[in-house]
Amino acid sequence: MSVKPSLPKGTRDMLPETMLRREYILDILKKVFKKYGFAPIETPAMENVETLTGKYGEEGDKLIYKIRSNKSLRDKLSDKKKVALDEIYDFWLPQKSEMALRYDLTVPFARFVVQNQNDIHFPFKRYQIQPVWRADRPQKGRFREFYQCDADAVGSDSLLLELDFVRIYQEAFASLKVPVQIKINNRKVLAGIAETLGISDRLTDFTVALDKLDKVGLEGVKAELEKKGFDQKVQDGIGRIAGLKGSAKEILKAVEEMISGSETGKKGVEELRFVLENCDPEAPLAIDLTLARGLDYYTGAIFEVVAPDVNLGSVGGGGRYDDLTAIFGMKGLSGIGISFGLDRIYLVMEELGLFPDVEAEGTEVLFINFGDQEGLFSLKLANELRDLQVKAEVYPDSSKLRKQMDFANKKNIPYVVLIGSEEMKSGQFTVKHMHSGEQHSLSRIELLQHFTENASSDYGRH
RNA sequence: GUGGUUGUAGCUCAGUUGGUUAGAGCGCCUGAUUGUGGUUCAGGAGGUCGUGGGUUCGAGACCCAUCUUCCACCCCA
Repeated sequence: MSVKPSLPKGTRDMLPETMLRREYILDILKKVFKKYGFAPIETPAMENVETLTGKYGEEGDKLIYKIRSNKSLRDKLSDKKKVALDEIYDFWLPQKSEMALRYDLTVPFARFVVQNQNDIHFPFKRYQIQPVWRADRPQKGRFREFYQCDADAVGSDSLLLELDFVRIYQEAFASLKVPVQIKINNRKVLAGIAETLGISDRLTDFTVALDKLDKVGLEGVKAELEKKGFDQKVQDGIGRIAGLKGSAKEILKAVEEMISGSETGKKGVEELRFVLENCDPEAPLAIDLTLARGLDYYTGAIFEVVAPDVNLGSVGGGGRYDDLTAIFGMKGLSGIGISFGLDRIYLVMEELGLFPDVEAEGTEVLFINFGDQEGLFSLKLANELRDLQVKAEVYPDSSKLRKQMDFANKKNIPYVVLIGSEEMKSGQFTVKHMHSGEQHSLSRIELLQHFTENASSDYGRH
């Protein structure tokens, strides 16, 4: 009996063409990460649930994919009890959930740092490119399985790292030719504002509402605050922040005055000022006081990258977390990191037509298979070409010529070599150029020369 | 989690107010052409109409449930 093929909601297959494009993006990201001193690591797809829960805020926790244990509690009961239980419940699913799929790469990384602290050197800088899973409802640019490309540094609270990360964003997106805006804010500033308004205990509710400013407008934000029980004073405060205009310098000055009573807030303003003053003046970096970011663990700078030309969520995000490792028992270790959303970057690049031609990466020459002897003979010649870095393959079966030629066409292979019994005897092999239809009879040496000297430059012009 | 939307051949889609045997294009297979492809021509295979119920003499079409697709909200990469 056959099963209708289908995929779990929010997951996708990746075809070769897609993968080649994804690898194009990944190659650029890896190159940039390495250039700034980050080394690769990986962590398991699953973690113990306790590792993940409580780190992502209320909403985030709901989206963590729990893995049900195979061991059902029911199985541990005696038959008599099972019967009794089945009478009460139609179905039985209270398996203990011991593991969960990773929700992001940052929290597993914090766990990794603590657990492997004896084998790494601080400040530790790693990059990590792996899928993460979220039990979200899929929509445009949103999947249940998607790749994050993270770079993080732990073990230093130096603001030089903030500058590095801004530049990494700038450089990576410039290499990809994706126009972006990098938004920056600072949790300390948000905390300072909350402190000034006397609502420090409700920072998250406050920032979540503030974050929606550009979407629902000032009145919308005020309405949400009202609904959540914030008084008029808070709503007025938001109004003042929303009303701030001018250069980054002027905005910072105004905020500084507004929250002058908060030491934390002042520190945040200083940090923001440092980053803005010392980064590349050409960097597409802009201060955005409404930027909040939902993840609970951020404590300092926070970043978000958007592609203004495409109506999609953010393509990147990150920030500083002063004590994420503390929950795993290692205190006083500040970290900072950023993430690139591979799948969204792909969608943006696709929409903007930014992918280079990926065809040229395919096979350069296909050997037609005329039979067992001929196929084996061809394979040896193909191997000689492979040793010379020429992408070559032999059609594995001695199928009809039509089918083999068709295969070459479909895969966009520019050359085929035909070696039948005649050619084997004479040592003169037929090389055919598929686009022009031209064919020549070449000796082994001539053939090797042809593909090492001409083929790559030849290809692409037709 | 809330609201909407979608599902018919491998793919993209037609299918009238419910009415005989569900169609097209592309793709696939075979042949014209036993060792020369793209074009052309002739023929062929392929469908539990997402799934399960229901209404009806009769359902691809109507109703309910469920899964899936896409979109918006929430939130996020």
